[in-house]
Amino acid sequence: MIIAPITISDIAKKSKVSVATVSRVLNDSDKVKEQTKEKVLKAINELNYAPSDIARSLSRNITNTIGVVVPDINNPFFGQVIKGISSVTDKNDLYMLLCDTDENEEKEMKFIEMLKRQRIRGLIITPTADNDKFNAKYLSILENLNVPVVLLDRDVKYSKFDGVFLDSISGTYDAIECFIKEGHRKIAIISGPLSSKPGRDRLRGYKKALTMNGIEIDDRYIFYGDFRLESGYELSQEILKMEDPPTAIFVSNNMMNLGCIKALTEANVRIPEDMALIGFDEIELLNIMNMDISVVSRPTAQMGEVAMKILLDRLNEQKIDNQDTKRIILLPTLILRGSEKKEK
Amino acid sequence: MIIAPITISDIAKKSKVSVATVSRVLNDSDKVKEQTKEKVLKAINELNYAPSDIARSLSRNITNTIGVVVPDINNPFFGQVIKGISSVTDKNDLYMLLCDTDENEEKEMKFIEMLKRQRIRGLIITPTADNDKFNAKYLSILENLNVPVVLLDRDVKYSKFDGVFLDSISGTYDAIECFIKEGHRKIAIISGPLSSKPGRDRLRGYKKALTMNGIEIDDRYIFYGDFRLESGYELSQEILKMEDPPTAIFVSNNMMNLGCIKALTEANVRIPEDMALIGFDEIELLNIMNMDISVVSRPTAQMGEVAMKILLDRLNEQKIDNQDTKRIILLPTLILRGSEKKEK
DNA sequence: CTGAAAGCGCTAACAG
DNA sequence: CTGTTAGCGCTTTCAG
Repeated sequence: MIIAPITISDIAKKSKVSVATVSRVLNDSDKVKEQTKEKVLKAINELNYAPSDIARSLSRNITNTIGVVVPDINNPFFGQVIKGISSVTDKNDLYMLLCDTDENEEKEMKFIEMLKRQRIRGLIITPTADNDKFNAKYLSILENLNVPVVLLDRDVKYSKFDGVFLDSISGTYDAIECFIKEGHRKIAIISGPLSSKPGRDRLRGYKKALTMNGIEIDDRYIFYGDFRLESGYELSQEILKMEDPPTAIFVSNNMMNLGCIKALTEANVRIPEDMALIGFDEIELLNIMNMDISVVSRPTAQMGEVAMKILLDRLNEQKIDNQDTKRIILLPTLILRGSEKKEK
Repeated sequence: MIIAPITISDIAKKSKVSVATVSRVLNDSDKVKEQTKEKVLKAINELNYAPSDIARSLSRNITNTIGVVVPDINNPFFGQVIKGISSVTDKNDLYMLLCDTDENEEKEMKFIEMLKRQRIRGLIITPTADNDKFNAKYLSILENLNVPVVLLDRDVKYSKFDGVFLDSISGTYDAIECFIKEGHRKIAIISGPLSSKPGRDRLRGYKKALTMNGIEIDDRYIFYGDFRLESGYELSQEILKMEDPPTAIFVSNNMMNLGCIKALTEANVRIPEDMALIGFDEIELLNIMNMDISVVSRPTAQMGEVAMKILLDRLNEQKIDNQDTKRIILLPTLILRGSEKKEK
């Protein structure tokens, strides 16, 4: 069901001017006599004409779309991020080509190739792979795009792309220090996988806080999860079984935090009377349910917004070489709701 | 930072053939001698060439993007829907231009105009406005797109677009009938606004189930909310204060359901011992937290998938006129977890 | 099998 | 102020 859309020359014909003039009123560039302008506008209206962005893109040799690649659109974090990105694109006549990689690296690379063919002007991406191994192929695909790339939340080893990240270290540091100030000494952490930077950083923040406060690091209190709910659940059960259990737990992300809460609830362990708790990332539903859990909270939508603003700056830059990589590191906020308290 | 991307003629030059031949190997149309084909492929590889979809679109006079317009990407429902849509576009070399209207009708119309300029091939949309008043302007904008439109979850009055909807009536009917079979007679409903079709339909299902089972409709048990958490919360408090309270409550959507649970929890009303409960729409977090609440569950991702498949069919259709509107109405599933029980 | 050439719809000099 | 014209990068006849 293809209906030939009407074109600029239809308008030219109908209003008895040249296509150049129509183009001029379309872009209100140069001066066009008010009278002819009206004629043209009238024709446009009557024929219900809308200029083709794709013809325009080809002619100007520049598009107005940007690519956004996320690992899982169902993760509330990315939902918010996209909202933040939209808030900027909307105001700048830019479109968003959205790709959901399902945390699948192959899919991701395919998407990037597709986006290249679409001649996107720039890319905001949260790479699926976030580990130490240097991925030359991946890097070259990204570089071959030849457009500005802004990394979001996850880094790409050895790349010099711009990026917006979160200071996981300081967030965790603050949380642990808060525990300490409350009087806790035996503090456990359910860490993320060390293959991911957020995982590593959160553990680093934990250790740093203990050390800086003169508390010895006790490896028995360090547990390694995989950011999924189940691991938070199982590790918490292990913690509860310890012979010298901690009095406080820090959980490195929202899903594991839910798992932890589930385990504590099932075991009738009260928070914070029997076990203090702080988690990384807000869990909106808990607040709704009146469960007061303290968290390290990230400015999610803001991360998307900032990423898009950086990209926008790049798009407006004149010079080709971007020696100065822009890497913004946002700070999380520690939100205390009482779950960090220590029984007096 | 614009770098002139390399073009088909660069490849032609390098491999010493005409652009036509390059185009042929790109689309493996016609026959190309194996030898020349290899030459071309080699050049493509060496120069890292990716054909421009936008030039191709202009030339073929057809794009490979579809528009997706949703009212709120942060609503888990739409996150799932988009996932469902992607699952189909991914396999068909189609791109998704995503727009989030924030439930703002003006924004929505602007997006549609923008999508028209982008020459999208088709549109999947959940309209912001879903009320009885006939909106001529809106309808004409949508029709002026001149591409197939598939409505998702919300209808547009007097339009003959394809669509994927959910049978709210039967879903609610089943839930209420389930209450009745459990022995409940005094059943309340927290309805959505009657200005929305889902709101109306769910109330209709409620009334129908009572009537069909010989139970008189008691207006005191019908409460009108607005689908937001707060209204569920407040109305539930009202219900608890009634002198002859119901023994069961049906809540018309997930957010109000949360509000209701919050109110019941705060008032120490046990579910289902003191009050039975069934809600519309799954709330994943509740399951995680071991709160067994029965719900009418929608096949969310499937709705997106089906919508996209309908659209795909339209794109592949030959004939211009689509007299036969395709309107698919999916059935929800009643998932029982015990909260519907009646105290013996 | 392959090349030349005419568009696709629009922009952007260049004249006038 | 306005019209003519040459592309933008690719596809697609039409010849050969």
